[in-house]
Amino acid sequence: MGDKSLQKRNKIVETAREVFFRRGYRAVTMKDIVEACGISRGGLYLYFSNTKELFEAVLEQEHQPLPSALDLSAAKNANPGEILLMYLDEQKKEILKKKDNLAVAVYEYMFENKLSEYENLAKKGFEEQVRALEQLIAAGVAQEWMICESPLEAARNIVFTLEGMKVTAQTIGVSAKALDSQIEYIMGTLGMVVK
Amino acid sequence: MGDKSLQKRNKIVETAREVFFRRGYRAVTMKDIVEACGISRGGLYLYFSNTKELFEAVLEQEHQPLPSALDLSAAKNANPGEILLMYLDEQKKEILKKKDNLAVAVYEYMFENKLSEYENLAKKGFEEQVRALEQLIAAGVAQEWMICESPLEAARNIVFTLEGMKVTAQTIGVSAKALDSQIEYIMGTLGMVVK
Amino acid sequence: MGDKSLQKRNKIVETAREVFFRRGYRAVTMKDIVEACGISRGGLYLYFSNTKELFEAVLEQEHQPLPSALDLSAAKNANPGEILLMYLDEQKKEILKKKDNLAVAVYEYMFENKLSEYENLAKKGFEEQVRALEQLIAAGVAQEWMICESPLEAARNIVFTLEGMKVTAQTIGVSAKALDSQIEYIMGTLGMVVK
Amino acid sequence: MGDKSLQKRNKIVETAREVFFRRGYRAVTMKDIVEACGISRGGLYLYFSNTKELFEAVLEQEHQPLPSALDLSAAKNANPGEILLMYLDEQKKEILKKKDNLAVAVYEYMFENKLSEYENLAKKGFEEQVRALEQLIAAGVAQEWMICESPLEAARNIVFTLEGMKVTAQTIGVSAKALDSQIEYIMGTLGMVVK
DNA sequence: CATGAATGAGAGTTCATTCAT
DNA sequence: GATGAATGAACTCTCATTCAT
Repeated sequence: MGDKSLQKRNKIVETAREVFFRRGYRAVTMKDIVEACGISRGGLYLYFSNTKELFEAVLEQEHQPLPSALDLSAAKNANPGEILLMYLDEQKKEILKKKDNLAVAVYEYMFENKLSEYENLAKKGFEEQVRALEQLIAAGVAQEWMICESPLEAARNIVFTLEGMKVTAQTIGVSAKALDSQIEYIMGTLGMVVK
Repeated sequence: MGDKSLQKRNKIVETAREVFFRRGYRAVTMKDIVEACGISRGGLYLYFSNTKELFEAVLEQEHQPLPSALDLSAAKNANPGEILLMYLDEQKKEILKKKDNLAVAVYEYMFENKLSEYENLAKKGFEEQVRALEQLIAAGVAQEWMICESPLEAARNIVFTLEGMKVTAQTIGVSAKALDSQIEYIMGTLGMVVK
Repeated sequence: MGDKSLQKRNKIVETAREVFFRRGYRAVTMKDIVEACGISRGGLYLYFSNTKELFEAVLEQEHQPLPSALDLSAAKNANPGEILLMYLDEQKKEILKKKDNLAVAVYEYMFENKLSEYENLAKKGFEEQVRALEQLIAAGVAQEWMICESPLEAARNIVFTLEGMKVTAQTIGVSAKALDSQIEYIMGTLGMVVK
Repeated sequence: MGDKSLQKRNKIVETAREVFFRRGYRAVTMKDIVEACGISRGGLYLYFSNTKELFEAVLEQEHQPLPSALDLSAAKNANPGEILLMYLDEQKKEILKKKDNLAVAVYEYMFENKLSEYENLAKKGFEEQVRALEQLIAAGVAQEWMICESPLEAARNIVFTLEGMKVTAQTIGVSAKALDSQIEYIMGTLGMVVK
């Protein structure tokens, strides 16, 4: 694929993201994309054969830069509690940000493609998140900042809670205040106090 | 509507439930229902005008019997900790049961109808669940079975966690073991030990 | 058909008239009639098999009392000019009356059933109208109230003009004033002056 | 729209004209057009969204060439009486010509779309026709070929009469002879004699 | 007679997908 | 590569008509 082609492909993916964000996954048609992109019907097919392919391309592009606060754990000389707090705060922002509404499309996609590669990707993502949190909490315990008998389950609990918040935000909604209280509570269960 | 009509309506709703369970919400067409029910095209329209109406009828039927363990709190002379455990166990079973896969359809429905009456229903359900758990935990604390500074946030945390488990079960899956460990962890955060 | 049946039939026809008046002929469905009458689907079919039959029944009922001013020519001792004027005035009112909007349905019916009995009925009606007017004008000429070389063509001209007004009223509309001026003009062509 | 598209569009309009001519306006379905044109279902929708749009396209095409004898009034050195006669003759031919049966569809369309733009178009057409005739008659009077006190009403009368003839032709029918006699009569009312 | 549930044909409409240019 | 006209399958929805009760 030439340079120009790649550029066009990227433009399609970006526009498609916008569409998926607005309409979810299942409701989007190739026609929608064509119209949003202002390209020809046949033109789109040169790059993507269906909305699934397109959405997967969107997800790929999406996942490129995912620099979570967790990755920075080593680089900074903050203590584990502070890092955790930063991470939860970052997640809170994601949940509240309208941008994350691609979440709806992602859910729909995952519901429809239960056995897809994306599932595995998501699974891996889930597990990595758990592992990172587990290590963080373990470190926190070792350094006596935190109290926790089972860092693994605590980590899983945080991930489940975040997932629950995310989906609740997309359906019945959540307030920033509710999220703040939850963060405080989670910190509390680990024996930490949010100032 | 005569008795027979009502019977037929119920049969349609039941069959529709099956279809929504298998295919989710968005993918289902009136034609699918017609074929699944073995009735005529026009026949279905006598009862429901579109899949939204049908799905709402399914939800209504669904919500009729919601005998959660929480309702039984007063009737039994079990202690709060035991009641909570029973409740979490019941939820675990729901999550693992294939039957609950209607969850996917419910999510899709909620994503599509963000401002529907169902949203309010769901909101109310969420809040009721939180309130019931809060009271349970408060009682547990009062009776010195549990340790918890903020029963409200603890209750919310449990509901978010359950929601997170539910959606995770529908996407990347969860094992019974993972759920058990989480239950144990949650009990632990409240100062209780699962035997 | 029993007395009660006849009563019901009449009620259907009356209601149907209302419907045809509102919607024209072609747009009306059996369902419309059923709903307007508040009877059962099968019930309607007991009396009429389709909208054509129904509309013909409406027309029949409609034509029962058609006491035009022309019929009264003998009974009154008015002069022919006055009678003509009365007739034209009556027609004017018919044209302006919303009630006559059944005209649209009649046109549609006639367009669709070019060779129907109604056509002959209408033809007869047309010719009778022409004949009556012709005699009236001839009498007017004989009594030296009017000037006209060809009473037959004058009569036909009036009927065509009225028909033209009627259809114009149903499409682009006509004002009462325009009709008045035309009446005056027609009288003028017959050598008469409208005071 | 490319050249070829335009060609196809024109072909559709022409075929549609044929269909409307045969079946009127209301009875025509998109399917009828599709079948008459021998194109695909979706293909037709590329050009027209419904029969109303299609019919309006037919009308537009229809109105392109409307070279009435009246327009030629200046160009020819015929006298007003001769021009009027030519015009009425032309109208007679239109009325008798099968081609003008699109009249039925036009009436149906106007009945259904009482307040449409076409109404205004038709209204304008009506008024233009009246004005042209009025000027012609006024000229005839000025040049002492005709006798008429109110050229405006005379003009309106002619238009109403023609409209009446047109609709009568479409319903109960008119003979060429009847039309001829009427023309002669109309000329007579203006003080002219048809040789 | 009367009812109204049920049927199924058919109209309208939208899109994924192809293909000649 | 790119275009967009064209196709046809699939879906929604409405009614005329029948028929068991």
